[in-house]
Amino acid sequence: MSKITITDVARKAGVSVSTVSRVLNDEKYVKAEKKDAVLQAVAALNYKPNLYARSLGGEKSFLIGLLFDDPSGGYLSDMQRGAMKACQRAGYHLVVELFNQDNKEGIDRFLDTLSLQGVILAPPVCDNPQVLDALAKRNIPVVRISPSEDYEGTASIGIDNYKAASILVNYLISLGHSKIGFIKGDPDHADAIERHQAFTDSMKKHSLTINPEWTRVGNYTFESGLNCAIGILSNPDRPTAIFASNDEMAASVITIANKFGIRVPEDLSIVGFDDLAIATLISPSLTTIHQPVEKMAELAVERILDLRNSDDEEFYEPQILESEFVMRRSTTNAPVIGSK
Amino acid sequence: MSKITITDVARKAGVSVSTVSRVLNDEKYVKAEKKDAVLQAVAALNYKPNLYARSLGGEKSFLIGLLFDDPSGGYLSDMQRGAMKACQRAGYHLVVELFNQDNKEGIDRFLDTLSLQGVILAPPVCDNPQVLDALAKRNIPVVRISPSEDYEGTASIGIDNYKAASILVNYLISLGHSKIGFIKGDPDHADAIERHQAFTDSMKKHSLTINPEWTRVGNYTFESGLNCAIGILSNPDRPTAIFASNDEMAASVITIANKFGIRVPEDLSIVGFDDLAIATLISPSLTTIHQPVEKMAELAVERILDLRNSDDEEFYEPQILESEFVMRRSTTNAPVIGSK
DNA sequence: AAACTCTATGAAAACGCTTTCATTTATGCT
DNA sequence: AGCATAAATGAAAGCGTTTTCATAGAGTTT
Repeated sequence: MSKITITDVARKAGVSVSTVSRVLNDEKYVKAEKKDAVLQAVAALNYKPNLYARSLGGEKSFLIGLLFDDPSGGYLSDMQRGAMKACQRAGYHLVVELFNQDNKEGIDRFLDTLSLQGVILAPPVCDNPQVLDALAKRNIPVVRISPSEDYEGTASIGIDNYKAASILVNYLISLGHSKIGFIKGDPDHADAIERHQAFTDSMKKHSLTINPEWTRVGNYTFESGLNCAIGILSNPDRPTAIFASNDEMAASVITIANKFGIRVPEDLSIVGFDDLAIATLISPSLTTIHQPVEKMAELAVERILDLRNSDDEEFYEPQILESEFVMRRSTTNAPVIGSK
Repeated sequence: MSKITITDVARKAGVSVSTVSRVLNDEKYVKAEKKDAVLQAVAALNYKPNLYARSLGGEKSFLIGLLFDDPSGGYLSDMQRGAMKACQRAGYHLVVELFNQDNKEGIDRFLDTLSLQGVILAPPVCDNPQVLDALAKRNIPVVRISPSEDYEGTASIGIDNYKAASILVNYLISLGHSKIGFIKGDPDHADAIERHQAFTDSMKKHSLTINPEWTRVGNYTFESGLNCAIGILSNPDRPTAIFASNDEMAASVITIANKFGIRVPEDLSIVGFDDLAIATLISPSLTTIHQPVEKMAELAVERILDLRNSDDEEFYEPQILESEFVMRRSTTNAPVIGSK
């Protein structure tokens, strides 16, 4: 079967090409009966409009970009799933691209040749000024997922890190823990700072002292977590709970605890953050905070699409979603002092 | 700055539009000097050809599709990275799409409106006859990654599961293990069958008996692995090593072993398969087989692009890559009988 | 040196839509 | 009833490329 074009549909429906186009784009000023006729013809011929022609003629592109540094982060699959679903619903498609420091060329082409409807930025590239500038210059709508910093003229979707971290700390305290260690994330990320701030504030609020020996700075990787955990746990005086700023580092703590013969959670409670896949693959499973990344990406796509109709200023309003506290097996009551 | 078109370039270079197009597409029959002039003009104007116009005019599309069922599998991020890199190098872009059983509509549109240069199919959707038929009907080049079954008229890239599994088993045997358990993957997948076959063959070759009590069938998920591990390890007579058909199920075995107070690897050696992220996040880290998924995806893209030039029949030749045996901490010599 | 075959180039016709512009037909208001 | 305005429609002009077609010049072969 040869390609079916809009002309075929027009002929079959007994209207002009323009009318068919109008129906396809859901414009007003089309009589209901003609609209029906067109729709019927479309269905009968199984007509699929050519995306390239549509893009070339009009100014939409039906493509949304998703840009990331490194696709290995566990949350990315969730994010991407959300974005794909939302695109699918709207008849759009998701083009993914890797940001390489060394391949500035690639992303230029990505932005210049594709004339994307909008771009979604995953962390940590969502905070890369180079990328943000490139987008700003081209005037492409941008939605940033879980950004660390603010950036003029972009939309953002995230959670309240401070609040979520506070919940974790308060939970540990409610279990009777008073000797609590903390492993900080990459200090370049605002979220790491917020989580840390929540920790110190909550401790202070409960009049608990923070032992500097039990506070270490990692960079969100498993390896960095190992060092932090060793540093904290090789102390003769050990905390009874550790707040790791993400799940990977929490996994490191479990690994080291095992190695040191420290039982988790009986001797040591551990909380993570993010609820990545490891959180349930590891033993014991992690008490952590679940970020609705899939939802975030869905919303990101929707915001870009909404922009088409109502190019409101509200697009730029940062959006904060609720995170979810997930209680699993890595936490329990503080061991009773001097017991056993 | 207003959009720069091919006409601008032509004017600047003092040639016709056709010539510019020829240079852009690297066609022959263009004098070196003119070609230089064009290239220079392109650089000077920072001209980026409009992808939609190119696609509409010609028959290429500069887009390659990547289709998967479920983006949560750990290997997907690697795969996608490989595909993105290869696309970037070639000036192509990667469009990702989720295959939903319930959203047949979505993939139809994916295939019909985008006129993709080719489609890469990740497992397990690479074995979905519905999808394969849809692609065949549209005559779109298909490359399948790690497929289970053969399918006429598609290219495929995979590893030799039998060989890789044999290496694992032989390694365990070489460590002195003779009591080896096996957790099979989803029996619907050919790779699960091949890995199992390698196990039985290797055992037989070394005159070792296979204890049916120690052989369980899972479905590649962590949960299914838990049940299998419990089944095997609650036996009074326990194996000293277990071959889990993938890393997730190997992780389950470690979890259960911990719970049962069985030391890994001192009392029980464990091997996995795939070398997903968990393999190194878990403690002890897993001895396993690394599949070069990233490489596979790169090759997949390249094969699709090659097809443009030399539309050879060799495209359909299945491609088998070398896998890599990765020795980590989850395996050690078999415990000496009656020792301690 | 006539008759061919390549090589090189530009003009103009597609490609399949959207959008502007002009025109006709309906509706609302005095 | 008459005029202004809004609704509905089609013809035709883009959109920015690629590709076909036509043509001219440069080598080759007889």
